Amino acid sequence: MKSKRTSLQDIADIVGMTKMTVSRYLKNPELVAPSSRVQIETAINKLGYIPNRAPNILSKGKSYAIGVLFPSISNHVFDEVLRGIESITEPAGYQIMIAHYAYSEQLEEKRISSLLSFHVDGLILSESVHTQNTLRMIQGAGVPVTEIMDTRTPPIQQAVGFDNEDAARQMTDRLLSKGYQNIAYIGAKGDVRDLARQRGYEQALKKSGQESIVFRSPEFTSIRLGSEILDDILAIRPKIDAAICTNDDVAIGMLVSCKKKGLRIPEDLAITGMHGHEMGQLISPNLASVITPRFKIGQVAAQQLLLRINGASNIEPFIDLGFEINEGESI
Amino acid sequence: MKSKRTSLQDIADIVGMTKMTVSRYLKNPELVAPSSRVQIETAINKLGYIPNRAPNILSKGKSYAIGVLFPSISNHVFDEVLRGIESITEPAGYQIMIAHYAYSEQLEEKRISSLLSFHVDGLILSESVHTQNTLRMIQGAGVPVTEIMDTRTPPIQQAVGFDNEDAARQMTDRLLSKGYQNIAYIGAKGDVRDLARQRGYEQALKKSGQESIVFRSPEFTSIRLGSEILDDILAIRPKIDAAICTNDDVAIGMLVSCKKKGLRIPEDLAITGMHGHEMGQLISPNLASVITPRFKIGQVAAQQLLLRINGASNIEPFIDLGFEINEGESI
DNA sequence: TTGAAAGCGCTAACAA
DNA sequence: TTGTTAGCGCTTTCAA
Repeated sequence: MKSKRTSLQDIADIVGMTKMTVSRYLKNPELVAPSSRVQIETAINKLGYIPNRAPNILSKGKSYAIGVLFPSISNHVFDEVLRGIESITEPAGYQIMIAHYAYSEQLEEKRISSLLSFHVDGLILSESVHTQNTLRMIQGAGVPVTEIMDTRTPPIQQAVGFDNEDAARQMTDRLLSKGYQNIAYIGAKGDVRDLARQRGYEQALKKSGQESIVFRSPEFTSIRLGSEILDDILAIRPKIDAAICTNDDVAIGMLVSCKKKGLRIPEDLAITGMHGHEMGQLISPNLASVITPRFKIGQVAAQQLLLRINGASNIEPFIDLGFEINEGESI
Repeated sequence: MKSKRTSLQDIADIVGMTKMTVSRYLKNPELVAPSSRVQIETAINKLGYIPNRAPNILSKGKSYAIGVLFPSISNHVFDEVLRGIESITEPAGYQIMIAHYAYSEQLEEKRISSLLSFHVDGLILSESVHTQNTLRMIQGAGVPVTEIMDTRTPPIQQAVGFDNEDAARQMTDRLLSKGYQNIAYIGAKGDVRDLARQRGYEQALKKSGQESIVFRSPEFTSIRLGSEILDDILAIRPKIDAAICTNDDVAIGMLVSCKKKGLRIPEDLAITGMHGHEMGQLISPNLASVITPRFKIGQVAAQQLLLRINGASNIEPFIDLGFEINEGESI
């Protein structure tokens, strides 16, 4: 049970050759005598050899792994992004190492440090704000980095995403054009994207002459959060007739709460979300939402990163993949 | 920009010492002359040094990383499990490397091979069935493995979870005792746990003399799937009065569809889920579900694994952490 | 308080 | 067709 891991040498010893021949067999079997091949194959099958990447990482300085950081793995936004990333990395023979950091800059720093200590060849980050230390580490490691989701904040090297501010502005304009008079913005423990959305909302309202009404919870977004804050909001501002939620989870929570209270949507309260998740499209009424190109974001981010890992230097600093507005039935 | 990664030697060169002194400073600063410390510190801050784990992995055969495999990162079941795992690994100084395999044995094999090639010190797997190759690799690597969720299938070394068969049996018994007469089981692209649940359901029905009615979709579970299959099920078996769904996602989808169609829950159709997710407790009516100790499962799995990584040999092969039934309002 | 040497597992380059 | 050598970056051990 405690036997140590099989090495090339172990195999070589069994078949009476040097590890070099075994190594050759693994990479270019045709360079090894057919009779030897059989012996080596047999020995490997018996011992269960697993290649060890450490020596290669050490001598080539390349791991064929890329690090992917998500704020939270329970946030459905990132499922699709991950699928997009893998659609590129998998065929290219790159491993991805996923880590998450609960929206904390400090944890992000720790995770990045850890990923870099395993010598990842590149990083995909989901945040646009980082600690000083993080920036220094990335600099020191000399690896390419792509930041996703946000195309507003100046990136470390490159950003792939969409314009959160514009998305919220357009959604707010829709509500205004439909005649809503008291539109609130519902934020949560705010990352920069949430804040960008709030800005977009505020600008649209300002242009129309309406007063902005912002609620911001210190909690992470969740369906539960959305369902709990409805009462608070109505207590403070009973007259609001529309709520722009920072994302679909919060919006769905509010929507569920409204139904429980007997509020009609959108007659009594219009609700909008962000990202266009499955759940929002299944419930009734369908949730109005900004449909974001999450798969594409992952795909393009990975493509760009691989290009740069392989030496490309003509970096486009911002790649904006746009979004669509789905009015659903909730506005 | 393309400058290569900073090494201890780079720092040593700047301060005019050997890398050995720099290495000492990093591990035991008190062994280094105060004047040297300042110089080294300055150089490190300037260059952004990141320790390189590869040499240590190479010479010690230990990475202080453990591999965690989930079938899907969009399955909410595993959020809590992950938090449980991290509650143990984080303070113990172990890194976790997350990977997912879309419920495919082949992909699982690939992921395990990759994780092992990075020399992870142990593995937490979410599946109880594996390819021959997977078993051989794990054998060859000589790393401890803990399989989670299922305590029915004989584990490679150790299983931590709950009894899916018993959970479904107990839930079925509840429905029977409430007088339901046509209880169906709704499965999906079935892993062994899904199949274990079906067995539990069938046994309970058999004991009561009722006929079992099983629907099984070839798709992965999702809210959408649940919402789409309701019509099919009612078309084939219009008389069913209760549906035991393989998990909460499917159950929530069915529930949403029922509401759209104007079916009353539980009067026209009773619905039950599995795992007790947040969403099920927020919607109306509250979803009946088996509440599983997911955080605890992660915690115990990680504890056991670390113990074994550090040499413990008294392995309890099955650790059953139980479950609770929440009747909610949907039965 | 600092340094020198050796070695972890593998493969590129060269040799036989 | 197979073998030998050297070296990737770091730490352990021994020496100064």
